[in-house]
Amino acid sequence: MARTLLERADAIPLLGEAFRTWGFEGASLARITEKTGLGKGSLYNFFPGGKEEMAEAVLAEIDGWFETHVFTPLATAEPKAGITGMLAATGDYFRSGNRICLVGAFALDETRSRFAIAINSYFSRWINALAGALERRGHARPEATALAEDVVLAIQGALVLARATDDPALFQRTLARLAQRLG
Amino acid sequence: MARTLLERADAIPLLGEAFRTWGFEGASLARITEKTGLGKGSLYNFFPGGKEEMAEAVLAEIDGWFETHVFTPLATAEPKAGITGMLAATGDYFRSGNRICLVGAFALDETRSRFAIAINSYFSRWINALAGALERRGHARPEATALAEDVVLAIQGALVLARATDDPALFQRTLARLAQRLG
DNA sequence: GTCTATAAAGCGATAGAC
DNA sequence: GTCTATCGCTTTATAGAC
Repeated sequence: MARTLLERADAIPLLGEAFRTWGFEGASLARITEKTGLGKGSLYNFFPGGKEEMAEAVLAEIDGWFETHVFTPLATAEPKAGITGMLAATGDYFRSGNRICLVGAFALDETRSRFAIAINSYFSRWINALAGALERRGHARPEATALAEDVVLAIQGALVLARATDDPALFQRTLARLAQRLG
Repeated sequence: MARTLLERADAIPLLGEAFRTWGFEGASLARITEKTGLGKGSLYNFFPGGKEEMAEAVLAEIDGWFETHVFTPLATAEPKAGITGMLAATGDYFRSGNRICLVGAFALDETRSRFAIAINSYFSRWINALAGALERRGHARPEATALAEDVVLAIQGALVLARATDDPALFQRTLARLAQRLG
């Protein structure tokens, strides 16, 4: 069934890379074409809504990945395993600190207004899923929520600092510290 | 001596607002003109190097502000006062969570390559100044460095999450938690 | 389904009048 | 020092050939 060189689904991770590299505004169709190998014809065939639809598809795929590998395990697995799995999945997804969080990046400037619901939902569900697991581990409600917030923001902050100081190891150190704190 | 409606120095905070709102790529000269009230003639008179020089001026001003209000107090004041002052200054500067960190935002995409030295220096000096104060408070070297990293990344992460979830109070809660942790 | 050509608008930057 | 007009280029998006 592979009628095209690249299926729509195959293009989405490459689109994500383009947006991560250049930001939403900076990711021009020329750069997207270069990164994906898809001409404008193919791109508009797959994503009639243009750049905005491409970014929506990327955010939806990210959301799905975290739903599968992070949020659902946190909600359904044994809490300790869910939390350990979250840290491992997070380390993998962000390439041990070599990859930024696109959702966080989109949140910082006016790009946020285009995707506000997806952005808010991603972080809210992450924090809530983690807080739930912490409650099931015996933390009282307010402390569980506070700790969950603290963990998710530490991951985001570590990604910012790792990139800013060109030191991916800072992200890995942070994950290790979080593992201790949650252990 | 106020020969122009707006001096170069007065324009810089407005330029910072424009870059914070739209990002470096998204901040077009049209939007910058709108935000500052300065026409292209005045902008290129003040900043012959164009947008890049405008952003450099903004980063330099941010750097100077933190040098004065955060890094120097951390290095020279009594450690406890320096740390308390840092948290208060940080809360003020980031408007209690209503303002993002432009340096962190620039770090995330390819904008970083234009300003890599300024970005790296800002965060490195912040972490080092804080680690120094913590050492003088009695923390052993490695723990002081780890804690300083943890605090600065928590501030960055809180700014990302506060904006992503449209909840500035999250930033304020984080500062309060850091105050306890450092108290 | 993918290509090239093209449209219309916007971009950063410059020139020259005032 | 600030304005308007304009340059040359890039942008997103579309149209039409294949």
